[in-house]
Amino acid sequence: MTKTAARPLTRDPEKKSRMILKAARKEFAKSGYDGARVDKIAATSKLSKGLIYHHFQSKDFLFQAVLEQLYEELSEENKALYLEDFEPETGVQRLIEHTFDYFVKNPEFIVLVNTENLLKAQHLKKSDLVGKTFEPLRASLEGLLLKGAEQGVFRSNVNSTELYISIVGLGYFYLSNMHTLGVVFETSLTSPDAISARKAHITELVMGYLRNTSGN
Amino acid sequence: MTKTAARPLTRDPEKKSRMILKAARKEFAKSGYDGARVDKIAATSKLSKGLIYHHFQSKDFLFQAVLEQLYEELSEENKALYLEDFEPETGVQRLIEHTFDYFVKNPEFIVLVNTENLLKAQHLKKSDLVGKTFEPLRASLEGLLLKGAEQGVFRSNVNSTELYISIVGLGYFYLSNMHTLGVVFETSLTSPDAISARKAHITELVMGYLRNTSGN
Amino acid sequence: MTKTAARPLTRDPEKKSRMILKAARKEFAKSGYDGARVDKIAATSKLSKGLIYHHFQSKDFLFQAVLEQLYEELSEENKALYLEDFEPETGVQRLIEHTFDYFVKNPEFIVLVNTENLLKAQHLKKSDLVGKTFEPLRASLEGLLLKGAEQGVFRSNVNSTELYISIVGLGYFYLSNMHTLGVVFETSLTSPDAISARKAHITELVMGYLRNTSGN
Amino acid sequence: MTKTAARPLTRDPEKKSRMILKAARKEFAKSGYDGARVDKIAATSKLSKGLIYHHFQSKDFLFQAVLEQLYEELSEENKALYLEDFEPETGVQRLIEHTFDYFVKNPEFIVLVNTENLLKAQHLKKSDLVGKTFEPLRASLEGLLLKGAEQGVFRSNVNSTELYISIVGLGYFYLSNMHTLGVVFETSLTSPDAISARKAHITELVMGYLRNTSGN
DNA sequence: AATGAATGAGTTTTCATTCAT
DNA sequence: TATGAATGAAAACTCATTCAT
Repeated sequence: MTKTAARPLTRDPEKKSRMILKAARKEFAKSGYDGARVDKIAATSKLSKGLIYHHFQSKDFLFQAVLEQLYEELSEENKALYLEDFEPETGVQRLIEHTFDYFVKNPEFIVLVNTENLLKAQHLKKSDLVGKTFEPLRASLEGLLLKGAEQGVFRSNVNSTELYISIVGLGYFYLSNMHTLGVVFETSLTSPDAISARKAHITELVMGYLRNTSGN
Repeated sequence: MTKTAARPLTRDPEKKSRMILKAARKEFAKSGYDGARVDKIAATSKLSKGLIYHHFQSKDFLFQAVLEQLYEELSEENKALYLEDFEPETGVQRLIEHTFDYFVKNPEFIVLVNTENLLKAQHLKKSDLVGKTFEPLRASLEGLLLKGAEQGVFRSNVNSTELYISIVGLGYFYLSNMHTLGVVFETSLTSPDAISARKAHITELVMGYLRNTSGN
Repeated sequence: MTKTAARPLTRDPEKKSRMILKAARKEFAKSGYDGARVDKIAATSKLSKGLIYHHFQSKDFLFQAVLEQLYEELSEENKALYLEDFEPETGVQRLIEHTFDYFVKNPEFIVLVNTENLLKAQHLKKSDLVGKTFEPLRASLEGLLLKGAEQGVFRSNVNSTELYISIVGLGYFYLSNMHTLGVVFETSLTSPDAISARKAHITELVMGYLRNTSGN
Repeated sequence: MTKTAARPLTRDPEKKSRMILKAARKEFAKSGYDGARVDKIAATSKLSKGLIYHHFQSKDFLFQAVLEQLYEELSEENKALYLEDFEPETGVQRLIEHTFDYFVKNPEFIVLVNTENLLKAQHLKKSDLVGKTFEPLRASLEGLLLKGAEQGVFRSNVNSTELYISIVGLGYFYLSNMHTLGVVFETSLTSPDAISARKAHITELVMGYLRNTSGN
């Protein structure tokens, strides 16, 4: 009978750690790195500031932990796509739609990643946990592109990294820059209809490009 | 020779206002809104903090002025494109390349716009000066798309607003997210070669899509 | 044909001086000495800050000028009472009522005098213009008291200075402390009815005291 | 001997809170609300500015706390008068003298209340702690007035609220306006003799009024 | 006489972090 | 582990006053 397995701890450091992380993600997503307040994170998590520092050492490490969790979740999600099991056209379309949907469902992702880019990825660079997050997906995409070219349904010589960045960027930019774009185009880009239309446009753009075999 | 034309003014409020704006743009671009320091702006411009407040009332209004100047410059630049004077394919390609080049040449633009999006465009919304900045360009693009479709060189029924957002986003996202993408792809995206390759990819993607007339 | 008498000056320093003084009185009355803003005075008077300093040297001297004008006005007002011309009872009642009415009609007086007391009368002490403002009135009151005692309608041996301070204080305190008294008594003391009642009470108190000749 | 009772606490938040309050009262009394400096309060209490804000949130709340303590003390003091136990004349005289003495012994009271009146009682109005501070005393006074009228030693139909305000005001005004009155009467009102004389005058005035039963 | 740009010392307030308990 | 009191350095902003024009 081991100590660790036994009693449901009333002092449960790991649970509290997760609560802090949850509150921190919310606060960093709402206000950016410099705008975020450790006091607010303590208040939201209903835990003390001292405990935050006990578990995470500093605001910087806390933000790093938030990013690590964020990329970890994305990585898990991507694993479940099984792109290899699909035909080229279905597979690529699945990737496009899933990518877009993921951003729509996880709006914090975009804000947090933008925040980290403002900071020149200084936290991500220090992280041992965040590695080639997109590599599996890029590899799968490359497989689909090659198979599609062989089958004559896709143009050939398409750089999979560039294309993957495009697939991500076409959705990410729209969602990330909604607020300013809304002002300079004087239309709301936030309605469900506008978002659906965007998704359709991205799919059409990428698939239309790939299917144009005259590019060979 | 009049008095006003002669003597180099020791008091030149407008010039000082511009100097403040220049220093502010640099500081906001470097550190974001919350990270920016009014003290730093004063030091950089070699003017007193009091004068900054005398001319701009608050950090918020100062940031708003920076954004207004930013969009004004973009607007001026876009005017000089004369897309209407070109054939459809050349015109669209010109737009794609110019847009990408503009972001490369003005890296502050992206950081500042991202910062404003983090703040949900609160400053831009308050601005009377920033209006439909992209409307002229969108209209020109629409003209090119219609003419191209008529001539049979472009597919038809392409939404010009969506396409324009895509043209912007494909470059913007790459440059804006370089730092994190560099980590998760473990390649440098900042080299001149990588940047040229990106520009070529975007052009190919958009033009490839448009030229695929089987989409009709 | 003298210079000074002739043309209606477009540059009219004295008029501007008066405008500054008027705006200053309003601002000091609203916010006290430390709370008052020279900028606000400039804005209200629609004149420049530089001009305020040109005419009044400093915030301190400006406040002193406001106080001098204030006491000058009170002095003028008091002259017009002609207490000596009245019978003792009528005269004293006239003084009581006039004093109270003056405070009601000039609410700025009380706030400004309180402000100066908070500053231990440092401006008034420096002033050459403000002298024995209340002396004529005190002397008149003394005359009435003596005559009244002789006639047997007033008690004798009443100290005119103390009584005068009481006559002033009974109204002044009520009006000056209305706000806090309103809270600790939980009634409004600001209504016209409440103010009339107060005036009646003061009159009754003082006259009732004086008429009680058994005090001799 | 328990742990809590023994050791002299190095961290004693409540004590520090009281020390801040004490220093704040002194500073606000010396300089008024706008003239008071949080820096000075920190220096006087030998505690950090941050701690002041930790305990009191803002300068406004700090001033409110000072006022609450002030009225609380007054309330405690008044409770100890037991006016009900005295005969009408003795009781009223006791009230008059005690009220005057209280102001003489607590000169900060007058300055702080004047300051709050300059601010239109904005802090007191927000306070839940400061209620009908004078109600018990007013009620006791009313009892004495009725009993005195019954016994034929006092005039009848005297409004207890008005009379109480008069009793307070006759002393308060003198002490509050000493500095300006000293200038306009060109006598010192601050000497112990002058103060005794004032107290005697107030007593004579109020008692003389009440005893004049011909007012019925 | 008149303006308002310009300053610098100071003012309230904030906040990441530390530390006693 | 856990709390929240405590700090100090720095943040945004203010304001009486001066000064060039």
